[in-house]
Amino acid sequence: MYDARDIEKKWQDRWEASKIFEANPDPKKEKKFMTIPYPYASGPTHIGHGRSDVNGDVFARYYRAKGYNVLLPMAFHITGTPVLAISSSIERNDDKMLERMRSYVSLHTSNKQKVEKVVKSFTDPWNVVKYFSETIKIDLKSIGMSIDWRREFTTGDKLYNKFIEWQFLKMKNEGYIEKGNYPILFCPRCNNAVGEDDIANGDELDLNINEFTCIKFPFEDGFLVPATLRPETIFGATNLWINPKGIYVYALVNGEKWIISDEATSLLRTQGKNIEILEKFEGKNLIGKKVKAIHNNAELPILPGTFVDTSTATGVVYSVPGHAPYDYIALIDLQKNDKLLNQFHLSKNEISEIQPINIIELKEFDDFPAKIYCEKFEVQSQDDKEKLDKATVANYKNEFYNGFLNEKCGKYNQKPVQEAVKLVINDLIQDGQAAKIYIPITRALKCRCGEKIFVTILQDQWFLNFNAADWKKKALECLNRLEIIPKKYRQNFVNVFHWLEKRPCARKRGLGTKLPFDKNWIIESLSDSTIYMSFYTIIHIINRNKIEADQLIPEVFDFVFLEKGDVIKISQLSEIPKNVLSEMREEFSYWYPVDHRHTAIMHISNHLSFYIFHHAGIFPEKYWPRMITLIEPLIVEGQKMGKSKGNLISLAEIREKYSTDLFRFYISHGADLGVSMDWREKKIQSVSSHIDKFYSFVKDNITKSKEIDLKIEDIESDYSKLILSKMIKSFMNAANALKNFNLRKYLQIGFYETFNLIQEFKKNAENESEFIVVLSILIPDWLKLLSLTIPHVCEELWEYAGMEGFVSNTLWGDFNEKYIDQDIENEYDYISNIIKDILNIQKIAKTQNNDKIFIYTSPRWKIDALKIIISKKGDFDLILTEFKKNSEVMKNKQLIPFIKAQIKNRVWETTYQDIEEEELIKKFINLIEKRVGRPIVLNSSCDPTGKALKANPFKPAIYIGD
RNA sequence: GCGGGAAUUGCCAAGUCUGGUCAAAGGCGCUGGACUCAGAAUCCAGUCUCGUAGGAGUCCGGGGGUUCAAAUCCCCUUUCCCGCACCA
Repeated sequence: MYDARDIEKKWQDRWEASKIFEANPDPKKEKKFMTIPYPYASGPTHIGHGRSDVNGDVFARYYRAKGYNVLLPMAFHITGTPVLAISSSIERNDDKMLERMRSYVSLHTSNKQKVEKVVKSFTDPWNVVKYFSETIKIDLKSIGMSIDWRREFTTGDKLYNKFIEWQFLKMKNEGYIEKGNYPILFCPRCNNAVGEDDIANGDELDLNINEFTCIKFPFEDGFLVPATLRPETIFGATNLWINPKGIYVYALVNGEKWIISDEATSLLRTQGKNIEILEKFEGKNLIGKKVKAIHNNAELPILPGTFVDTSTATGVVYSVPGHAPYDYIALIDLQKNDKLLNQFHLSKNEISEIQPINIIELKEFDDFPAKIYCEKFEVQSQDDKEKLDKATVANYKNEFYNGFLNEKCGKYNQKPVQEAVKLVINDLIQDGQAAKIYIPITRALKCRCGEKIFVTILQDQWFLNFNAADWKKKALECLNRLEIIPKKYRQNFVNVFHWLEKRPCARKRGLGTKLPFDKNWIIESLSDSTIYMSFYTIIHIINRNKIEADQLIPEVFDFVFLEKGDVIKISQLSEIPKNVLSEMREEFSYWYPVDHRHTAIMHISNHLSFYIFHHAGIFPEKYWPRMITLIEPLIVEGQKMGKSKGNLISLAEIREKYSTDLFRFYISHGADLGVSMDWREKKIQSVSSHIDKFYSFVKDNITKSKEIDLKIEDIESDYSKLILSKMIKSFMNAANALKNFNLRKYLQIGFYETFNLIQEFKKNAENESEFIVVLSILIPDWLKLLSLTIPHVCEELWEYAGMEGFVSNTLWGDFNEKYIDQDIENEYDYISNIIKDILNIQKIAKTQNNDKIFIYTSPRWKIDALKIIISKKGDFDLILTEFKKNSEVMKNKQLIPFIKAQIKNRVWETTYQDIEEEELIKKFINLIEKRVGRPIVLNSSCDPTGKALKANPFKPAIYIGD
């Protein structure tokens, strides 16, 4: 056993003191710029982050071991609302948030008073940021990350703001940014846009917004205005529905006279419409009157519909009984209901003449879809809300994805419904026959402040337009050159790129950087994190030279990143010394582009895509990213990890509960990149004992080797040479697995396979001194190999073995490749196969205790024949022709069956081993006897069952008997 | 729905790109043995079916195809997982 905590602290401190992970440009060395996304500083990091962090660190250490100059930097993300949400919740003493923050802070201190003090300080957002960035840094150091911390920053720093301002000015100049209207959720009391964090139960509710089209049916001197999600069905409208008991109004809406429900007026007001209510009245007053259709001259009656909800949209519905189950059933209800007809003085004849109109062609539907779906879901009346909702969804889905409008729809004839919806909306709005309103999908959304949330329309929202100019083309080109591992994710990127259209890139509140050309806006959190890797290359120079934010004028970044402008002029403008500007430019051009970015697949459709777009849009090709590796998410005991589930494991706990090397090993070996990792407590415990064993085994052998005065050159036994050869080969295989970033395979071979091999060898080794010497050759390479994953243990053993410097800083070299001896390995494989066969026979056949084992090697003629078969690559005719040259051989009756059998086995494809079988068996006879526990008799004339005849080359015959 | 991914022998999981060396790595579990008073741990052996001779048969979600040869390539199908925009 060893004390992990001590060892880890010791080496982490030494690494820091010796600055071995601080990377500086070195023109003589090839560079690798490796990045992992920076963590969000609103809470502690957990093992999910830990997986990508450790992966990234292992890759960085791998690059170092291969001789690259490696930069692995880290910073903190604080942009947006989460930090503000923490502060405001603490401010108003929100119990849940207080509890959460207490538990977070308790991870790093057990002093309750201190916890309370820290949590109280969170009323200031910057204290939140400061606290979490500091503790996350502690956590990252504690898991052995080989980070150059000189380059740390937060996205709220003034210096960073200047950098992002430059980025957005640049994007604006390129034409990637534009203004437009945008509907968002809004809280009138907070007078703010609201997101998931601000909404009660926001994480569980559907926060999407529905876009309704209000259609203006001419009525009297104004319009009766129903709202719909399906404006394409306007061609199938037969009547309108009004709730007779509802309160409706005549109102001037932006100067036009509309009839809508009373409740709808406040909704329209919030969406920027100017409303003046002229008169309120009950819905029943409208019943029986008629509106004019908008697509032809038909007159549509206004009928009573109790299902109409005046608080939804405009409180007016137009009826499409052919395609809407609600409308269909309401029509049937009315036609049957004489009482109701009488009550509203409606003509029974007229109403019963109303027929659904079919406007959508649907395969295999010979009746109105609304009718079919009503029957399918057994709808009885318009009050069967539950069934009607289901029928409506099913009906709509089918029509939307499979339907085509028919000849009744004029110029939209034969258009797929999916397409027609957009066309109809655009045309109606263009012609002034409709307007849009927006309504949250979830009704009665409440802000955390208690106020009801509604949708408002931002008139001047800033968007990134991914379709602007040739931006997308460039991004696709960048993607084309980019290596994506595992490959299976590439298609995903391609599809996302095509799907990306516009993205709002600024918000009204939150931490971050103000839009340089419109200071009312703050750049949104994903948009300010796309090219930040370039900032790592210069931030330490900015800090070291005490450059102020004001000095970071756009010209500075143009010069550093884009090689534009005159250094003397820029130096004068910015008051940054010329040599500092040049240093920044040189450092940037040394490290850029990012060679390797590693993160989780969930970022493909947002961050990683923006990462590529923004690089492609801003930087010249030579600075475009080179490679992305991806991991699937981490789950805990088969369950998603989450705050609400209470199964979140933070990195701070790792340090206490397990050990860093154990964590690093387990998380690296637990799953391949493209597979989700299941964290299992039981498993991690068994890995723990494996590492302990490894440590003691290596340490013991180092101790022993110090007492033995023998040189590797003095090694004599073939078995020792075999050990060396096999182990070195395994090292190389393990190292090869890393070339493809296959961590699991690397550890499977580099740790388990080698460890098993070495233990088997130890058991069978004849000469212990030789074994120890062999190990002393192997151990340094083994430590180098494993130091990527378990660096602390390896450093400790490295030091114990008396090696120079840090193993973390040592090149791999060729792992003593010169000791690989294929001949010895072939011989050993041959003997192993014989032993395996004997054991197999012993298992099946009931042999006696006093049995001997007879081995018969292949007769000479078979070996000769085999050579011919192999030389002719199994072509039967050619082989026979060859044999016919020698009539003696052809007399052998066993020849043809032998040839056929060998052809069937495709022997020419297996490596032909040039082995003298009898000699070899003699040489290893002791080993064989030891393993099978019986005496061996080789090529004896005693052969009671005629086995000797069956001996084949490299497959000697075996007989067990006495 | 759109887009992406996955399905392997009790469970987890390699292998699939690049077809043959694949009854198919490794781990867990289980069975037997060693050690032990006993348990834990550790070590050894076995773990699709059949087999008193190193073998044979069947098998990689289901169905079809290509090939001398398919877990691997092609087509169809079923089931499951993930992403879908102002949320970091």
